[in-house]
Amino acid sequence: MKIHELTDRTGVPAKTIRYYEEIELLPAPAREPNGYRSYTDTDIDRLKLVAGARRLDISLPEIKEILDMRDRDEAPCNRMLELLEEKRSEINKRIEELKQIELELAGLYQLGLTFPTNDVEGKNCVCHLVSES
Amino acid sequence: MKIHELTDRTGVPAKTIRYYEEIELLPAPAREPNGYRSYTDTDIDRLKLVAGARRLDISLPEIKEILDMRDRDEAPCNRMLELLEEKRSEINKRIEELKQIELELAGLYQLGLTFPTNDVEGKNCVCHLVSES
DNA sequence: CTTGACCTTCCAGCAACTGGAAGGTGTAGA
DNA sequence: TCTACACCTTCCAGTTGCTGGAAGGTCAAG
Repeated sequence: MKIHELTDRTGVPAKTIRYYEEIELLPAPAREPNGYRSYTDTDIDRLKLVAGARRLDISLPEIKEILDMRDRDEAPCNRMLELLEEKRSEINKRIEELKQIELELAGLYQLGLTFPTNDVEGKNCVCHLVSES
Repeated sequence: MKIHELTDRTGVPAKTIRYYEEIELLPAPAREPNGYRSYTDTDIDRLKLVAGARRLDISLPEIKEILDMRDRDEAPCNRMLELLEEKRSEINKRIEELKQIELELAGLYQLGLTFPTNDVEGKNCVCHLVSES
């Protein structure tokens, strides 16, 4: 199958597929006589694993590690479980950070409403509050 | 004051200060006879506004917009309030996405635990679950 | 006189793509 | 047969917000 069909079967843009090939996340596929890339069902599986892992915010080097294990006929499942836990904790941390920022934004907004909005150089405006935070 | 003191007064690394100058977020400062950058208290205020806005995940072009308004003696407070609201909604959206991913990660992890971990090519492992998601 | 802490510029790299130019290929319709 | 159009190819550059490092100048202390 050609690259566009692989795109249709996985949802991964052709540009991205070529990029994954360039960084050796996907093997270089066979070529048709005219030079077009020719993919197989194996490529679909591999790319789906990549896409699924990306959706879970797993980095490309980490995905490569998993795929390389599989290529060496080692079972990567334990490593994958580890990664899932790592990502979960990273994401929870990030959520907390964002919640904190959200609180600050909401607070500043409310406070900003009570201030004059035509204050260019003075200190009684939300811009000054932002500098303080 | 020299660049390192500006760093101490604002918490912004010297590298970053030079970068901000390069992208014209900060004005090019006066130079001492030896070529060292020489900053004033005005630069502290401006940089503090930048740093505060960055902490709130406001982008550099948006910060530039605010600063440019101030440079033209227009009051940027209304625009800043708008930005605070935009950012708040973006951040809330991002939090929801991350929560969704967190749920999936937790679910996959639990399910993965019940599967064999030495499955290289078969379908009974967490790697396969990731492909499906 | 040398060590060390500053400062300077410039170039390169990070992550994970994405956009666009310039050109080849294949097919359907007028 | 010509041509429009949708594909495909490669290669280069840009995105965001910095950060690291090389190579070199400056200045004060010991």
